Amino acid sequence: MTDSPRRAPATRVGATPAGRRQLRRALAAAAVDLFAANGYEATTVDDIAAAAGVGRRTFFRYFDAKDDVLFANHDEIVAEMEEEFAAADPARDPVEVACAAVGLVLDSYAADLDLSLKRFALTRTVPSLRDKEVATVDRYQRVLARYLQARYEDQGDETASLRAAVAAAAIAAANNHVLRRWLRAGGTGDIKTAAAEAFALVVDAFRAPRGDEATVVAVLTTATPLHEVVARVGEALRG
Amino acid sequence: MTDSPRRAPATRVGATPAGRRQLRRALAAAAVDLFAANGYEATTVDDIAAAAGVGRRTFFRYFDAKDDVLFANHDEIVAEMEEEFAAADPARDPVEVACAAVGLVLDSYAADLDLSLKRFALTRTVPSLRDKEVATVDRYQRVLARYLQARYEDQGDETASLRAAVAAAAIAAANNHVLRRWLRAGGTGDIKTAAAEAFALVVDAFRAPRGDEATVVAVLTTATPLHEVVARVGEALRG
DNA sequence: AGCCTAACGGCACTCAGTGCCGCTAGCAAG
DNA sequence: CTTGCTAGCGGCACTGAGTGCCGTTAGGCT
Repeated sequence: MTDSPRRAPATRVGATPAGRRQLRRALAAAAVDLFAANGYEATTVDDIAAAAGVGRRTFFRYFDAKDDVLFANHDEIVAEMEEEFAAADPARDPVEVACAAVGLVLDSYAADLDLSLKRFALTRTVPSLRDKEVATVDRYQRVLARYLQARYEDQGDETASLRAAVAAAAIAAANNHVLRRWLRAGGTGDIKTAAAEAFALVVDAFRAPRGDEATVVAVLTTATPLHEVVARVGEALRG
Repeated sequence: MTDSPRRAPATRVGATPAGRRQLRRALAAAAVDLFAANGYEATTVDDIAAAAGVGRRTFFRYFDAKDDVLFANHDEIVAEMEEEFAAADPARDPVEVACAAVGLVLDSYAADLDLSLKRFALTRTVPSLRDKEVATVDRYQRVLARYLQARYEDQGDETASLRAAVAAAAIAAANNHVLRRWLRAGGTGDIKTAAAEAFALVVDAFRAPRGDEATVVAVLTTATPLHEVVARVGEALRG
């Protein structure tokens, strides 16, 4: 270590909204690198701030807590999900819409694989970070549940609240399962197809009743390909 | 405030295992009362320890963290669930067994209603405690998933891991939904019946495939009479 | 009585998180 | 160019959670 000046920016980077996002990303990147290199607990907020060339106090202007820096993009994902729901065709099956919305989470993980893998390694090792991730998942699970409840209530479902909560939990669980499997494999393989198969299981289980009193029974072997399953169920629903 | 001696126990309460449990309960009770009276953040660990007549350092010998004191009995519940699974009849439907096991959570909430209501009020208002509760739920959800996965693998299910995770999430969500509704009503009403109804929805959705190679997917309205369901399913199975 | 162990209390320390204040870069109006 | 004005930053000081260490003491055992 030479005596470091470490005061980089000639122009104030956080002065403009674009600069704010830039510094936010820089802080997050610095934090992840330090966590991966030295461990989470061993890395202090001072270290992160110094690595990003800012003061410790500034870090807390960009993140409420040390562990928030690992889930920096989560708020944006939730916002995108809300938009997706607002723009969704009301005629579509609510569970399918919800599954499509959580696909945004998959996209965001795939968009920054390096971050995703490092974060995955951390959440598996550090208990407090695992809890934080669980809480993060719970947040968008609640968004799912709120959407589903509204749709079920539109359909006159008496148990809309319960069904929505259960379906949202199932969707989130399926999503997490696919995500973890994919991350364990180092981010290789077709995550979209895997997700579609997992969601099919949930969709089949929680498809909302069509019309008022329709009863649909479909019989399938386990070997039935997915598209066949969907086709058969849809066929049965119509007939 | 008079000059308080506040050193109560003539006999060392924590010296014996029975005494340890006693002090643990005393600390938890003191903490909950203080949280309810003054708020969670406003209550320091010093306050809790002083109220229980012990030193601050002792508190951390009984609980790893301040928020752990609110979920003191959680470990015991998880242990009971594991026992329940170990003793369960393998012939029973795994999802039903799992639902019965989470019933233990309901029991523990009903067993100490005062604690449950105060904790509920806290988890609704304090974000960090809500996250802590979510993490707590996730822990027994994992226990459920592990049991279900083993049972599904016994049945030769290829997607045992996924199905187990999804079913566990659904069961936990149903349980939480019933629990929260009950707590919101102040702990009045028949929680067991409500839970049974909620679990019925999950069991219907995730019933394991009967027989060897037949998978039956049924989508039904809640209003469908049972004999009709049976007839339709049998009909579908035959042809 | 004398030891041995387990639990407690207190002290000191690190670090997360917060409030406060002074500073400065940039912008706008004169 | 100068004079405010504002937004963001750095630093300081403080609280409180959580931890390591050590001296002390109660209770059991021989």
